[in-house]
Amino acid sequence: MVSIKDVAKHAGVAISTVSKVLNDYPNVSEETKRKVNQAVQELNFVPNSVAAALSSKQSGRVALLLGLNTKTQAIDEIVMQYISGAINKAMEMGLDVITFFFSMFENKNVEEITRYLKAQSIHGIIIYGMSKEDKVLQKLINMQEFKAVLVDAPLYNPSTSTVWVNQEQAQYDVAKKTIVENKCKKVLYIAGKKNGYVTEERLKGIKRLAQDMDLDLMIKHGEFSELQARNIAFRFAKNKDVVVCASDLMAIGAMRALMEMDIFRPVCGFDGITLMGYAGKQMNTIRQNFAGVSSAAVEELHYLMNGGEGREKVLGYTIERMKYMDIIC
Amino acid sequence: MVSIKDVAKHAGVAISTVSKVLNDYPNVSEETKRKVNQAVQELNFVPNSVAAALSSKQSGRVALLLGLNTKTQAIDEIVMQYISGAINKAMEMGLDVITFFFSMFENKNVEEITRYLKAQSIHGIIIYGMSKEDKVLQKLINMQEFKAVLVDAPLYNPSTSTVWVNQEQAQYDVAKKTIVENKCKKVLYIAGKKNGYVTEERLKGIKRLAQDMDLDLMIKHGEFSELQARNIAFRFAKNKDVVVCASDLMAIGAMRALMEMDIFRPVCGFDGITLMGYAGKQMNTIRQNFAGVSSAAVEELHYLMNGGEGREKVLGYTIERMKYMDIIC
DNA sequence: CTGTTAGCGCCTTCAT
DNA sequence: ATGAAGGCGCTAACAG
Repeated sequence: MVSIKDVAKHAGVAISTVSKVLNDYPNVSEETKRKVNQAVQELNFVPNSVAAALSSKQSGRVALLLGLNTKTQAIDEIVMQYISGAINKAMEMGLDVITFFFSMFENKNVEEITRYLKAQSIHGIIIYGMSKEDKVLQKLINMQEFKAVLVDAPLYNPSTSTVWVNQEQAQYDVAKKTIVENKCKKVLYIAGKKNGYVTEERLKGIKRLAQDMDLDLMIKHGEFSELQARNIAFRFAKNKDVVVCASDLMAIGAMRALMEMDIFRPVCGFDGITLMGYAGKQMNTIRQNFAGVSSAAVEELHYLMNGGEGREKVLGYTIERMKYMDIIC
Repeated sequence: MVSIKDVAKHAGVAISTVSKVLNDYPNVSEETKRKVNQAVQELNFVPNSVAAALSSKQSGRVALLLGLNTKTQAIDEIVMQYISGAINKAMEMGLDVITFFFSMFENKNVEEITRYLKAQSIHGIIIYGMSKEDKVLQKLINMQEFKAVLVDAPLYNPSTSTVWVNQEQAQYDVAKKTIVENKCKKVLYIAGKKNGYVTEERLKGIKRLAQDMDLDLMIKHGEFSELQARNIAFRFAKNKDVVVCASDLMAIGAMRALMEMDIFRPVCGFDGITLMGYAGKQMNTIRQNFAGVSSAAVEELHYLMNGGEGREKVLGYTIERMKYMDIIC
């Protein structure tokens, strides 16, 4: 294995000099820079990131913490987009990423998690799918022992940033579109998981809309479950004239109930998952670019790890009308 | 950060002794073991895996290479199960895992990939979804620079193992069940991707069945695409009396075509994905335990990294009858 | 059975 | 602007 030592010898300079040009330190003449880079080329040198991590206290090792339910295929799609978006971007930026699931830390306290992460020389973390109930993670954030980026959770401090789309506005927009198109008044809103950050933001959105349009709004919690949404629709959709759901999966559940009851109500979803193609009905939904969000999160983490201050980053979204797929009906 | 040095001091022994008990070396008295372990407890010591990786040439850093199409939600489910199965098991066994996608290595040659992996102190890799066309990866395997486990690809050598379910037999069994139940004779078989290892094994299975039962067998390649399977079914299903598909997704495509043509033919799938619940019809399929396969792969890699010889591991599967879900029809 | 010592590959003061 | 030297935390001979 070719090491920095070989490069140094080959270029006729000291090891430390090589290290300096590798890490873009100042005070290196253009001439030596050139020599070193050439040696790197010729020897096909690839710096050993493990050694770098051990030596420096500010390495590029990053953890992905995934706290998303891996039970539903709809969500798998989202998680995969998060993962691949992050990993691709991280690789591009020369960061090492290690992936974890919340379940691994289930019975551990903050100190244990911190120790574990530190033992891995991890200096930055990206957290997906954190809810208000994840007290341990919140402590982790508050301790600021790591640079962190939260995806879809509105918490930030000097060493923590938040990256998310404006859920409130998105819910407002997609629901409004559906309601205006169909001239509705009585709304059944099937919300997500109680104590979920995203759920609450979306709730705010629909509430604001109800206010603005003077709607009759009924709110039920479907916990992001297709089945629960289905049951809710069974019980309450009949004397409403539109069903607004906080996720596509719940929208599917609601639609099924409506079909079984043999009544028509416009439904709108949220997420823009591929699975919607299987829903069998036309509906509006919010398309989020999950890979893009994840990629932005990595950039944000990089920014933090280089001395940036925690902040909030809001990304865009688009409203999409799913095509009518009556093939399966 | 508490290091091995602190533990040594606290326990009143040498650093190397601590290292020995940590790594289960022989020749350590029970007494000192006890002392060291106690010190570890009291100090909440967590060994730094990065330092270990740097120091030893046989560390526990492992790479997951994912070569699966991440475009279809059905496959996301499978990939997620692979990933979480592997990561969970790896954590349990004290291995560090780094996740990669084939796409990252697209325009790299074997040497570059090898260098990159080595620079990461990676000594073992698990490869998912490799096909016959992935020449570079095959070279990587043949060079035996890394201990490797291939999932669903029948290649092995002294430092490479294969873990997979018996695809040939599974295809045979599920097709037979469907055919016997419905007393069929003329079979339309929609195969997967050309040059895919799994595809070929399944093909062998259906061919053997055709032989054994004296069936009239037509084979078409659907490339694991729902749309292509749909088109194939449109063209050829009419004068067959059963459609056997090499994946659930294709089975859905075929079923849609049948419905649109308003004819009934029994269909059988392969994989056991959750999405089948949305298919709208009853069908037989093969349920594979992807997380289990992945977990087994990690164990196998561990075995290899500890001096084991490459071998083939065949896992089980079950035939499953998807429930009738006419809700959406 | 235990301790001493020399690295692993790189980063980072501190002199020069 | 450059180089020498001392670690980072751990492993692995080698003595004792």
